[in-house]
Amino acid sequence: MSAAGTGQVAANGILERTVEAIRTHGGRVTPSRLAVIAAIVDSEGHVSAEEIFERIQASSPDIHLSTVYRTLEALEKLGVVEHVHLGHGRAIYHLEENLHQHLVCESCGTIIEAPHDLTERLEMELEARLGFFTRAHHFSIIGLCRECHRREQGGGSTSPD
Amino acid sequence: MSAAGTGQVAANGILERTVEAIRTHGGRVTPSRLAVIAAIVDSEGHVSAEEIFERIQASSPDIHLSTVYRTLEALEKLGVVEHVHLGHGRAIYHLEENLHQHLVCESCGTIIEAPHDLTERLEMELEARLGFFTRAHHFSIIGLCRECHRREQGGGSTSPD
DNA sequence: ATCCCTGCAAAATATTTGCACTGAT
DNA sequence: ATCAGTGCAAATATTTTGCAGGGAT
Repeated sequence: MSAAGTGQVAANGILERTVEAIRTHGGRVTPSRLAVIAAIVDSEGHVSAEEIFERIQASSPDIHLSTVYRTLEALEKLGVVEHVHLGHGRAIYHLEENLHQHLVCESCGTIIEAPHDLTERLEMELEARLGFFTRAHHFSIIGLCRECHRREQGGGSTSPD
Repeated sequence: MSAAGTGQVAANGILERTVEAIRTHGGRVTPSRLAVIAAIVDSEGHVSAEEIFERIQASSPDIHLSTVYRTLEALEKLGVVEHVHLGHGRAIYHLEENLHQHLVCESCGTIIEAPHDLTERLEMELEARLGFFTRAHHFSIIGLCRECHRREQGGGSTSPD
């Protein structure tokens, strides 16, 4: 898909709103930032800083990894993206708009997106009983997907993570 | 009744069972391992590898940090401890027995232990509807504790994690 | 012209690993 | 006597930061 510019879909509105948000906050709209935002919007999923970096490299080889990190930090401060730690290693970034829970299989690494209604009740209870306000979009649940669960039942010691 | 004449508390059973588990698996019971196990049992909470290391330093200054990591890895393989990633930075370790959910405040870092019953229903639903088996003890929920939530409501800086 | 953003390198943080030696069994 | 475990140093992996120059406004 050609991104930035033609058949604008809903997603592209994000790019425009982001650009405006940057300006509103006295920031500067640079090629690097546009590239990072485009990469995230384009991926429409969960991408690590390094994955974003790699995507960008194809078209803009001079954008440095540290710039990606700094841009992500800036975007997070603007509320455009949010990062989540999915266990070991890298954090992944996704659009703040894209509200959902991440279920991470600790065996194969698969990420399942659970509909929000599944966790809504839990969130309300946590709030009512413990005064804890869940940041839904920053909340990942670790466990085993169907296949890995079956495999481990059968008995084999895997245990990565 | 059970325990031999010494004033054994429930927690001490863990140490003994662990020692036995190590032997059963052809491992060796060394001062380093005993120290690490003792430190975890003693802390009865959430400790990072480095915190365990520091606790041990007092009495056994020659135990190296890498030994702590390797011991923790071994203990995890034996099913004695489990580690959880609570967001940025360090992982924390706790006894496998000590089953509970960790609620982590992303602002102040406070860890709240939620009773298991709160999340039981969610776990059942995830299993029934998505075929996802939550590893309860490896599951942390990120959000804001009461105080930080109120403070952020009042307006102010965004922040850490 | 300002000063935010960037490239680059080096630091910081967290964890792992190669190697030779020591100690538990 | 064996070989798992350890100390130590160096390597990894991920993210952050200091500095000086460049580009957006």
